[in-house]
Amino acid sequence: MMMMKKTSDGEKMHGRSRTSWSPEEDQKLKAYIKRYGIWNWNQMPEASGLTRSGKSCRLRWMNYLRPDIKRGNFSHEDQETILKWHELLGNRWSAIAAKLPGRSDNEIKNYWHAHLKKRGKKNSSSTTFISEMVKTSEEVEANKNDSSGSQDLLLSDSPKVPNMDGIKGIPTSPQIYMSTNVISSSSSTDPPVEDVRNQYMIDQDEINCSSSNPSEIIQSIWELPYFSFQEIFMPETDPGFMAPTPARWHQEYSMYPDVCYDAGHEFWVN
DNA sequence: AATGTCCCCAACCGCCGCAGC
DNA sequence: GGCTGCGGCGGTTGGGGACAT
Repeated sequence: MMMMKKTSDGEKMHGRSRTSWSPEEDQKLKAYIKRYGIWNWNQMPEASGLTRSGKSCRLRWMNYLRPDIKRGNFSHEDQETILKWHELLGNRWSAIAAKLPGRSDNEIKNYWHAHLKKRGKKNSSSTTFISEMVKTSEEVEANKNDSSGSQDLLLSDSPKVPNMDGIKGIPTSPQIYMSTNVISSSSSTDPPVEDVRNQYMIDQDEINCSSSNPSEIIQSIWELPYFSFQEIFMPETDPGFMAPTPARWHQEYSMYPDVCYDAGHEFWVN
């Protein structure tokens, strides 16, 4: 078993190992994303002066640094939600995380293994929940022509609401479109947009389970809460980062006609 | 006080799907 | 259709705090 790590002079390492993120690294990453947004995880470490891999930066941001992340204990409701959705979805932690805004898949996965695993096995209350979910899914499914299974319906990666003119699956409601203008994201897979997508998909799931009226569904989507990154994309004093090149930004953001790159301020403006 | 053990959780790893070329 | 690069996901590892001996 692991012993307490000590330095050569016998002092404890104050919780910092070689691979742990230091406050300085966190600050660098946060400051960089705050200034330039998320444009390419692989190139971000070099541009921001970090010696981490892009994946590591992404993980750190997604699990720890992003402003909407919720820290601290899981509430009883959170625990029940995890238990129930785990019964239904299995180890699809990202899907379960989508049901708990502010919680990362990694955190939920850890919490499950640490606290809920045993409980989950003997949790009987979820049986009713699952029955209800499956039943509702089947009812919705019965209103559709295609024959995909209820699991597919619940976990679909593509929106099933008609007339969605969004960017790669994101509906262009005024709210969400505005947020994507602010978000400096290069593709549908970059976290900020993905967050919006996830938020959309979460509620899409819920909508699938709670309503079969298309107009109600669409109305609900437009009223979805969305996560705004505005606060972290405000310009700040230049910390000496390497900015993404305008050419690259032009290439990656030409899909957003209302957005342009302000070379003078190195920031996106409408 | 020193040593051993348990266990949480941050971080890593490898695989996969997707998009662009 | 194949290749490449990228991001996302789930499984696993190991650092280190808390507690026991």
